[in-house]
Amino acid sequence: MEANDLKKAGLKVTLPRVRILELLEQHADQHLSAEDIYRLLLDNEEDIGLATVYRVLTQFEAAGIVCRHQFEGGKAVFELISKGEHDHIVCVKTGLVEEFHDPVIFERIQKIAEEHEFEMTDHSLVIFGIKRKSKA
Amino acid sequence: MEANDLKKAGLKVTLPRVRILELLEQHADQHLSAEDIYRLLLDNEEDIGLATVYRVLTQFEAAGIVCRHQFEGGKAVFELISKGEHDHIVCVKTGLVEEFHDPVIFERIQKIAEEHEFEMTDHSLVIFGIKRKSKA
DNA sequence: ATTCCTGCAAATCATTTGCATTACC
DNA sequence: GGTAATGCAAATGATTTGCAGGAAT
Repeated sequence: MEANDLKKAGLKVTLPRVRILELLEQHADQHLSAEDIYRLLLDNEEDIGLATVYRVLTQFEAAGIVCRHQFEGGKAVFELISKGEHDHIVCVKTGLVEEFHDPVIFERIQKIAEEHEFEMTDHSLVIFGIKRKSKA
Repeated sequence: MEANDLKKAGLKVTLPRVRILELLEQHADQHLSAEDIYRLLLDNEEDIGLATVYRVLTQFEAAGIVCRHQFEGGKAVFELISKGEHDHIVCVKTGLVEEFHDPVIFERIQKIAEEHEFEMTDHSLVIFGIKRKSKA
């Protein structure tokens, strides 16, 4: 019951919010843009406006439910935070996104923040490249 | 003589391009947005349109003269590439940007790209945080 | 002279916002 | 029933583009 997640976040349980949360869970392996979500909702016969999708996503971000990435090419993409801390490696040809987590890098990042006298709040690491064809 | 840099990049040596390149060199310690550059040009009595600034910056990026960052908050910022590889740590309160280079991180990044079978072309690492007041 | 470049204004794209209506508790 | 959320359309902000006139080789 994800209605509880919404309540806990101080958000009224409304149809748009529930549907969007469901979609994010169903597509937990992907990184969806506001427009992607809007299209998926339309496909599901849901009559939810694009503006609402943006509003809900922004609220979810503030509530710590999703996190927003900028990657490249205009549109921001979103994913559930519940998946845990990780960074991304994206293919500049296909747009394919894979995830990774490297403790060594994370440790160094903390150290660097420390050295620069920053209270670290967050970080963003994206590796760009071209995925090699797997030699079948 | 930066005119040569332009010629080498296959770009005709024109006043806007020279002026913008000069500005970037004069402000090599900063990260300027297209609008910042436009304003600086106006201050210098140069009559150069904002559209041209965008066009020139895009060409410079394609030519490998500058690199574009997205940091946070709408506008992209640019800096000369000649300064060498480095990443950024930015203060979410003040917008202050500092730079760093960490060989350990870089090495790990290469390794991760390798593990994921990516031909790495680039990476982006930004640490966000709040700069501590230096205790004077 | 020819081709590439520029300035301006209008166009585009992603995202946000005002406001009347509607849905939750 | 009252307040907060939604949908639509219009507004915004950053960046791009079409086109007529101008500069560089």
